[in-house]
Amino acid sequence: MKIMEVSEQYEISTDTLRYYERIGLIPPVNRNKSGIREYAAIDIQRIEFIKCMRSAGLPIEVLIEYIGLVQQGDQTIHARKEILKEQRKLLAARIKEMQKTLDLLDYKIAGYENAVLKKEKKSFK
Amino acid sequence: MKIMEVSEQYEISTDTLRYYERIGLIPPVNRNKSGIREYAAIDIQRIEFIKCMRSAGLPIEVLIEYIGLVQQGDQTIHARKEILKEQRKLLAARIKEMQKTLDLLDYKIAGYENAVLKKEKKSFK
DNA sequence: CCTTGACCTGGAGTCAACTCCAGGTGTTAG
DNA sequence: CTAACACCTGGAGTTGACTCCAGGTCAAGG
Repeated sequence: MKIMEVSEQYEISTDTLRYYERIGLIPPVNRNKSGIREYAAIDIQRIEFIKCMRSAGLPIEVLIEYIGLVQQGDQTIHARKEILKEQRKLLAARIKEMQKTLDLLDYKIAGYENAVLKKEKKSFK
Repeated sequence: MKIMEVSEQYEISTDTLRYYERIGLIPPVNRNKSGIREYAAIDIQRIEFIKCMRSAGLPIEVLIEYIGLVQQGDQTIHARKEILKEQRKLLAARIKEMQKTLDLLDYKIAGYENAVLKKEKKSFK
């Protein structure tokens, strides 16, 4: 798969894909004889993972660290688990915050529905 | 309430509080005779609201627009409701994404627990 | 052969949201 | 009276995560 196809399939710009590779978030993708990236299954897997994590706001730096540990093999399993657990905790907290905000929004929206109703009633008086 | 107290109570830096005022997110706070901000109940209410919305990632620009409409009085109720509904929709979508990521993290963490168990078993062979 | 189009690189630019700073003022404690 | 402090302002700097660009390579079609 060439970079453009990956970009379209996962809705990540080609610039961003190359950027991820530059900063070491994705290990170097293999190239064909003329230097063009050929994304293999393993690269796609990584991209899917990164897309998911990034969409939830996990920082790139943490992901770089995690993926670095993955590359280093089995002796890093414990450290990797700790990173994921930490991020899971932070993410759960953020979701809770957002849920609270969602509730407040619903409350306010309901208030406005009400205000509109009252206004309409008044105009019928 | 002076700026420092507000800052401590709501965990927002004094710089950020002044910044919010500068960009028009908070309407100008009244000052005492020597030019120092004296936050009134209404200001505090606004800050609480903003803190909640910002913690969920609502963009400052949208909040400025919303608060501007609030200042303009009742004829903007419909527009305000629409803004909140739009933001509610976006927020719900983000929460859903994050929930998916949370599930994936749980799945991966469980995988690592497993890996550790296997390793321990092996070492007892 | 030459143009077109997808790809390449390194580096600079952008954006949102702060955060920091220098230089200055007013109030209070010793 | 003066030193320490919390406050003020306008403007510059920072951070994270892209995004854009100039200038160049290469393969394929007309």
